Amino acid sequence: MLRTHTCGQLGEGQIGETVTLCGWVDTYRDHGGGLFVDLRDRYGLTQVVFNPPDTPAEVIEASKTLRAEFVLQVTGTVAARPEGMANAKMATGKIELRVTGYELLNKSLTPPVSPSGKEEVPGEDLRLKHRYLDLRRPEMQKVMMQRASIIKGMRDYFAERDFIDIETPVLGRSTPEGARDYLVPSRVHRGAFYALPQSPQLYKQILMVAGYDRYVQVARCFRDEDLRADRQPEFTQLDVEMSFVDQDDLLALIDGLVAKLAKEELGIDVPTPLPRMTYDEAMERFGHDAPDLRFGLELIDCTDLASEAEFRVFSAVAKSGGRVRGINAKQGTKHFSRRGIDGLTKYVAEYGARGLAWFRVEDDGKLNSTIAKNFTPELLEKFGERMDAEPGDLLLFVADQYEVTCKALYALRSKIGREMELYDPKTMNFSWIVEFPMFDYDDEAKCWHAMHHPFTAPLADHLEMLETDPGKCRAQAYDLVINGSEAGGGTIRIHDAEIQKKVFTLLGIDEKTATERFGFLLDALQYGAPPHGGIALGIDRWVMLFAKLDNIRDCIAFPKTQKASDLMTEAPGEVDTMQLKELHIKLDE
RNA sequence: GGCGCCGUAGCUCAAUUGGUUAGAGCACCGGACUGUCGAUCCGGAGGUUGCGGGUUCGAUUCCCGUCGGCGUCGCCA
Repeated sequence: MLRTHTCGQLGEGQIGETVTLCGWVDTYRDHGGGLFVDLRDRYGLTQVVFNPPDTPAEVIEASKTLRAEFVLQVTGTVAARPEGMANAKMATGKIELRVTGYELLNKSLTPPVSPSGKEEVPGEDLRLKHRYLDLRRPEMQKVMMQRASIIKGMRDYFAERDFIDIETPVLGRSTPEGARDYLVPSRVHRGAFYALPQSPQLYKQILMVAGYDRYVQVARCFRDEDLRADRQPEFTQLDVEMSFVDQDDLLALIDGLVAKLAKEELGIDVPTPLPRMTYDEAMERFGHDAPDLRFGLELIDCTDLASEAEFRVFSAVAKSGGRVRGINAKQGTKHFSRRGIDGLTKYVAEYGARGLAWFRVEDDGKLNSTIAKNFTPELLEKFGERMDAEPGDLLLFVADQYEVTCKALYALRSKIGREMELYDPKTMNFSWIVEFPMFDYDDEAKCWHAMHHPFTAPLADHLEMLETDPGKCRAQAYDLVINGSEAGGGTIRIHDAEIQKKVFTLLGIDEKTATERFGFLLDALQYGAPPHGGIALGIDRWVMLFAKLDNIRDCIAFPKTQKASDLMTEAPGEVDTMQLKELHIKLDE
């Protein structure tokens, strides 16, 4: 070992000891007669002092060439700092290392991204290009360590409960369900391609058939879709599958994990079982299947009242099967000026809303707006009652098809909640959304799609609806929601060939297609498949939420940019024509 | 693919309605200094204003295109 201690380790207990530290020059302070260096490693900072009489003159002389991010091995004596010189801001601030000699292990160019807190954090493109410097920043190291701790906490939790960690292939076959696949051309099989897994879904079900009744894996997954602040093309799931369990067993298992990690990582007690809400209720009350439950501002239906209004925008929508729903921004008139409301109107337009109807609640309790003349006073009063209107409130309505009111009002609710600071961003909220629809209808293709995946089991008492009313059929599917983010999701799977056949029929997948796409799973299910189900947790998002970060890149060591490139390695890159030839690939142009 | 924001010194930013030689802090280089801790003081160097085109007597500023970063819609079973 080149060192005896780390830079975060020394304290008054080691005073008088001769020690050797290794680390990077965080800052240096040259005083002519001597100099001070704050030496950094991932454990902390220690002040090392090159001063007479402890440090020989020639060592002091040499130390004057030290610069930021040089790598040093320093040996010296741990000493208490002189009277009044302790630094309360440093964990090691009561002591210092009086250097007797040092070895320059390496030099550094002037860093474009400064790992010390001395310069402001540069733009993200530079941070990604010089990721080795960015990752050297204590803030980033803290997140990486927290990520490791969360993953270890998960692994321990499942290991303690007899789960077996089994790896599944990264090179698999493409199944046209779901997201766009990343493809890998086969050299051996001309014209054939592997696909990188969107999740180990089919393998883990096969493992259940194989009798490994408790499976867990930290699995890398790939989806070739456009990126977002909380979405990367490759991401990590904590993948779990169990046999001989029902939905309650699965949820209780994850409840325990949430409680454990919330306690260990954040020091908070999360009561279990976590609250559960059905999908239908979430859509009705919040307009979204992953509502942020840290604040209210719920959606309130006024379709019945709207149908009575002279106001054509309301009545026409109400009478043609649409919905008129609103939210009450409590005391929002102070926060949103007329101009601010115009801004909100533009905002909901991005989500397909054709307009935003609004009322201010005046001091006398009456609703006032440019559109108020289209309503009788009696009707306005009814709206006020329904919306729980009080003086100072701002009522906002969207009239449109149900889906549009959901999207627009969900977005509006999130924006207003954030801007009016209706919740403390530090608080954590965990909950389950359950009973997702089995299918949604594709208007363009005029067919049903599996909402989760085609092996999802319907609720036991919804079996008949597979034939009578697929749109109402609900699934044994559940999502874990943390602070309005989908942090995990899973289902109980179909293990009955008859039900599976019905689902395929409904999805328009004939026997031939089913065999082509996932014949191996259907085969396996015929050889004694146990009842089984599972869940996958988005580890990157967990870390993002636990670390209070606002984007997922900051909790991934080497993330991709919005255009899915790696600025450090410059991946993806072009390849040699020879490589393409071997893969039987010709490019256009 | 659509919409929006951004791009000026190594880094973070500034620059009047479009007007002289594009500035500041930090970093860097040289010097001074025996206790600092974002050390301080003195001096210096550092620019294809992302790139290409246009408007103009004159463009960092206005317009078009393009590249890149971010956010978002579509997309993401």
